[in-house]
Amino acid sequence: MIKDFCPLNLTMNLIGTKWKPLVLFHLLDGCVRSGILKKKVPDISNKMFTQTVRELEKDGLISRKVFPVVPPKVEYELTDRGRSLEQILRSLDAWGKEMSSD
Amino acid sequence: MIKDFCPLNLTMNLIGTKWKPLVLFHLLDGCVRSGILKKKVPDISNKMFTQTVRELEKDGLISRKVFPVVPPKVEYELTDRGRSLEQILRSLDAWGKEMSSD
DNA sequence: GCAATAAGTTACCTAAAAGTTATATAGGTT
DNA sequence: AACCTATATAACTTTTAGGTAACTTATTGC
Repeated sequence: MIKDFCPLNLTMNLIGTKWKPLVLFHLLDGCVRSGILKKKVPDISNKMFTQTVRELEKDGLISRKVFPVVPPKVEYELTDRGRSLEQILRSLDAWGKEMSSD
Repeated sequence: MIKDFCPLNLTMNLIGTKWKPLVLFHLLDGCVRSGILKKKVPDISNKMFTQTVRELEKDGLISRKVFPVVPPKVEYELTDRGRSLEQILRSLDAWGKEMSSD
């Protein structure tokens, strides 16, 4: 009865961190180059950015495309699974907007 | 242009932790006694539970009702602001359910 | 032949999050 | 009079998150 497992746990394990929703949100616009994406996320450090996109990739929420050029060129894009979060991400953003107007 | 502030940041500051969405989710059913609520959240420690509900209360997402009896009796309930997260919380849960079936 | 470039990686360190254990409370039940 | 109860709080430790700075690469442009 009590302590029943709820799928929300799974969701939180996948995207329940400070940075992941922000990175995903900024990918909603489409394919973005690494450096651009990083700059869109306020105050994320080099290390956390890399770590975050690596985990999102591992979990199949984004894809990473590497171009074998110098200097390096890398692009990130939402996968289908990642895109399935669109409505939720936009709702979270909209909710924050409401809060700030109250 | 870049590093533009997005309201999602606000949202993440309010509920972007491991436990907060889970606590809020289990309050969707209505007013719940402290001990019951705690047991509904899998594996949350005593300390994190207290800390989490304190912050949610401070941010006006839940209310705390204390009954002056011994042993203590405390009930938690969503505020209007907390209830405004219902659709999002249910979406997050539903998303986790989809993931586990793939 | 030297600097600048984009996208990292590595090593090191600090700060924040979280867990663990012990303790308080005061009335009712044994 | 000792014990149980529910809801915490406090002190302490461990774990994880996060930050900083230095380094790598190979080509282009000076």
